[in-house]
Amino acid sequence: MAAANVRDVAALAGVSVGTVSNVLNQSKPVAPETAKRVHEAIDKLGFVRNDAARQLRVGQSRTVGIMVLDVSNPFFTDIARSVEDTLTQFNRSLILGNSGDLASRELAYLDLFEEQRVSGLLITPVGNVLSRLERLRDRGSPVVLVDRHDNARSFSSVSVDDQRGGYLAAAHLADTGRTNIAFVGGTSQLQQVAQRSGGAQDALRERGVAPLRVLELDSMRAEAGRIGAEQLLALPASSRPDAVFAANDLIALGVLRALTHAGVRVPDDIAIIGYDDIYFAANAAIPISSIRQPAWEMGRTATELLMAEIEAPGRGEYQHVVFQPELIVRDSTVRSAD
Amino acid sequence: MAAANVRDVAALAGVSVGTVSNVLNQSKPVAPETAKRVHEAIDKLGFVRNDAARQLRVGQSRTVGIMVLDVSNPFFTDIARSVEDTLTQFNRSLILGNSGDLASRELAYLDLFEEQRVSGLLITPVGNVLSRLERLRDRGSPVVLVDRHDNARSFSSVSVDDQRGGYLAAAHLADTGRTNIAFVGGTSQLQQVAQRSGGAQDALRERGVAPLRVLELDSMRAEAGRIGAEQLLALPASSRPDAVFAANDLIALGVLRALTHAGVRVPDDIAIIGYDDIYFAANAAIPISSIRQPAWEMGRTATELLMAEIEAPGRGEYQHVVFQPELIVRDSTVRSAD
DNA sequence: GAGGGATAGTGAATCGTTTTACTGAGAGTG
DNA sequence: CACTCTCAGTAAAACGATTCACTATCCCTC
Repeated sequence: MAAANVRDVAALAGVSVGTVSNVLNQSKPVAPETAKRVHEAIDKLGFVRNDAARQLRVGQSRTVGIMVLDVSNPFFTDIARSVEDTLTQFNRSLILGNSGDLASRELAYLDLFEEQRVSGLLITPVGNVLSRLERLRDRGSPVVLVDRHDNARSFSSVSVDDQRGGYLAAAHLADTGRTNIAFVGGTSQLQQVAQRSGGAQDALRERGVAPLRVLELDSMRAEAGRIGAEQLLALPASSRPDAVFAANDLIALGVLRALTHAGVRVPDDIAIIGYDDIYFAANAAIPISSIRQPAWEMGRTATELLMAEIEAPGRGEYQHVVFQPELIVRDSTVRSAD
Repeated sequence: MAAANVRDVAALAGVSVGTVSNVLNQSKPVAPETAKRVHEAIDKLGFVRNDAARQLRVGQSRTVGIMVLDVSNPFFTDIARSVEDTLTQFNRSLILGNSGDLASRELAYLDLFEEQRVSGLLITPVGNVLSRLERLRDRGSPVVLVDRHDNARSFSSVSVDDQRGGYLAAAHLADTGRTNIAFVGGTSQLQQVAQRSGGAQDALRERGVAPLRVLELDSMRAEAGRIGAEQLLALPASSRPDAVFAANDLIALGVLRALTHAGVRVPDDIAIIGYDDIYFAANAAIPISSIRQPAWEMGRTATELLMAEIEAPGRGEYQHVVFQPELIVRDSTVRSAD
């Protein structure tokens, strides 16, 4: 009844446990005839390797951890799928953690990853966890930051130039005649948010347009967009903005829904531009202009950087790949001549 | 340099390793004064429990596996988040696998879960894996089927009455005057797909409407919807359907996009109804009618069933919870008087 | 004051792999 | 022929936690 172990397999195949291990891991040559007997024994007993024992001996697991800000945001699931795809080429598997923007959850997952001795970690950090990540790295689990540039330069990172992305968004709004622009986003604690609004401010300053009115909310989900939109609608008509730059597309969708629900015409009364260029924003009630980020390439590149560190550890040389964002114009900012 | 282990902690605290373990797991009472010394030693050494060793000894991990059909489908990420939420109450964590509709990936993940000796598994199966699941169960990892009814009655399951859901969708289309209805879905190998189209056929037969024209595609994503729509558009005008029932909302979105792109008016020329009621379908260019499934409750219930089996194993009594779907009518099927 | 509980703590055995140092048996070489 | 070299395979020692059978106090009770 108890699950078979290597000893049982060895006994049935008439070899030693060491030989079974060699067959399993191809670590040393085994005569074809012997290997065949071992495989037959494995099949007969339904043997499945106990990964805990293996890990204990080897000191490291074969899984990589990834921690994302929000699994319900398609941008992050795209990254995760890309990572998963790339990892299968390296014959490793992925365990996904969802911090949901919460520092407490992030810490709980870091504990888990550390206890599991993951072979590496991809993370978009929320809280102040750099020292935790350094410990992880020093103990043999390399870390690569995703969608976040490492200023301290003690980790490799893959990011998008968020400053530039913010600049592109605001420049587009200003250049199409908008003069009173609101930024609706999550907390500026998030580097991405701070940089996007910062880049936008730059664009407006250059153009002599009034600075952004910044609405900070406590989440990056559609619901936050609804709340933000309602705050804007509560303003006196005279100071109501004529454009909204949302920190991501989910927020943009929430804003769009709340505004149209209140009878505001988009883009005529208020233009909306989002960030991430997710499929659903492109297919929203009014297709939303957005700043595209190359999720697929980011996932692949991050995984490759991580695997390089895993396979050749202790180099202490960290790479920083920065992708360029791209402005995608749709109906939500410009009356279409379509 | 090497990471500290219980022995180091014990030495520093001046106690035995057994006591350290008791502090860690609260398995036996420890004097407060002693516990304090142990905790100090843990902090000083930065000790983190090696989960592999723990698991090896205990024979089971504290993580639960979940295997979903498609992480980029919000319906499944909603379920996953709900499961994650519920599990934290039980102090366990979640490892998420994405089969992406592919039987080969599903098998690879099952291998992983089995090697890891997960304490339980939630799965929406793709391929023919029931015997694998039975083995998993017999070896101490209970399995609960999600979004799929177990006909063999050898697992607990949480599902939605897909037959009824299909019935509701088709009945709605027929009752609003549609007479030539196409079903655009993934492979009928998927139980959900087969039952949804089956239920729809029932509704049409009852009403004396022509049977569904079924388009089977190889995926359940938006791209499949686009392909399906193009096949419909290629039909002679005389036999072109006046309504589409999509197997899920992602497909419905793809269909909607392709149809409007081709100049077809929705719902005037062709009505569209989806399935799942995801947020993005409700906020699509034309808000899409859909069949709502209670993702959050499904995740919670499935987790509770699983935990019951984990905590009181070997009962051999399996429960089958079936939720009722709900028709949500939006603009894509009925001209709105709004 | 002997017996009987509690209460804290000990230390060796154990889980199932991988790995390392060895052992033989043939084969090739000077 | 003595020797080194491969090639296959063996047996035992790790890895680091948990647990189980004990021991040592201390306190209470009859």
